[in-house]
Amino acid sequence: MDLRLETFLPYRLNRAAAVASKHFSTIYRNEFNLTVPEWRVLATLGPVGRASAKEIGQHSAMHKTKVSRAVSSLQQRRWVARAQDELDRRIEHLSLTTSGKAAFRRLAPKMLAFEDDLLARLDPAARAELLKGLDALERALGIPVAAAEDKIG
Amino acid sequence: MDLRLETFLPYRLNRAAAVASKHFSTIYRNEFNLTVPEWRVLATLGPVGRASAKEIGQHSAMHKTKVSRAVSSLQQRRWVARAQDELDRRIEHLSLTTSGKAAFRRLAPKMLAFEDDLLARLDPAARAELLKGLDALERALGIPVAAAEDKIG
DNA sequence: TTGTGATAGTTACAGATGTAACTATCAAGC
DNA sequence: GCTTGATAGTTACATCTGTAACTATCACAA
Repeated sequence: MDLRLETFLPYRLNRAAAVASKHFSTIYRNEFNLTVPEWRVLATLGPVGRASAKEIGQHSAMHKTKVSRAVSSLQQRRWVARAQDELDRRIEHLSLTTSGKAAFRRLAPKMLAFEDDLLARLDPAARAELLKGLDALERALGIPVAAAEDKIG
Repeated sequence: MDLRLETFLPYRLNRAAAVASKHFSTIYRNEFNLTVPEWRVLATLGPVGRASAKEIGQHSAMHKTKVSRAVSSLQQRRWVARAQDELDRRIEHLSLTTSGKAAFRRLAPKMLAFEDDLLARLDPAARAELLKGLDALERALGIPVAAAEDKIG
């Protein structure tokens, strides 16, 4: 009966994720008053250029209602534009507007710098272990791993 | 400008934590219809025996209102008992009742078995890397590490 | 062409959450 | 004894979230 929360894997993951997320979200909340789902939509559309709401949901692991709300809020900001698919009018192709792209370009380096700062606090060996361990964990959890998804669709 | 969500650490942590949490919570939800905060209170009180609401919050990284609600719901179930501190009447010492302990004893082995199953899907090297990487990450994030907290207070 | 089932996306509703304000208690200084 | 400020815990309120139901569209077959 030696279940202690501090050594229990799912709890440790949740706690680390919550603390990290809190730090990182400070950046885009202070800068642009973005919520987590909004930032994720931005960070998904930024690199890939164009995607449907469903694709964003799959790619960012968000529920479709979350995506829907984040998208319409970003659309009101004029950061995201909708374009109906010619052949299938159920589908809306989403993309960043000029100001959306500008916001992403301003945010991305700060986010990456913050990530570097965090990783720099681990010694190189631990850093490599963490990343390799995460790779393996993602596979064990059935999460599609980065290498497998060069394209979003 | 190569920020991709799939390789961005805080996002990966959040996604892995969410997927793992979803799997694990199925157990205590199916068995006892427990919520995540309720399970955490149970899993905190189980090993340590007795703690205040504040201590539970610090130990399990939950907001005090979350703890408050989880505790009162567990109290209604008669799984948690309150006892006022003799000297400081603001403090309530919480502990598991007999049925609370029984529930924890029934749940803990299943949770640990599920954790073993997950870790068994990683090869031994990756498993060690993940755990060591997590240790280092927790230190980098300023999270108190397991070894440092034999006692809860 | 018309019906059946599936899919993309939105919305109503109920439950969960955090912020801020609240009660009650304590400690320290005067 | 009183104030003042801090602390443990609860609660009101506004916000966020997921489930389920909804609209609109499509594919396919009879």
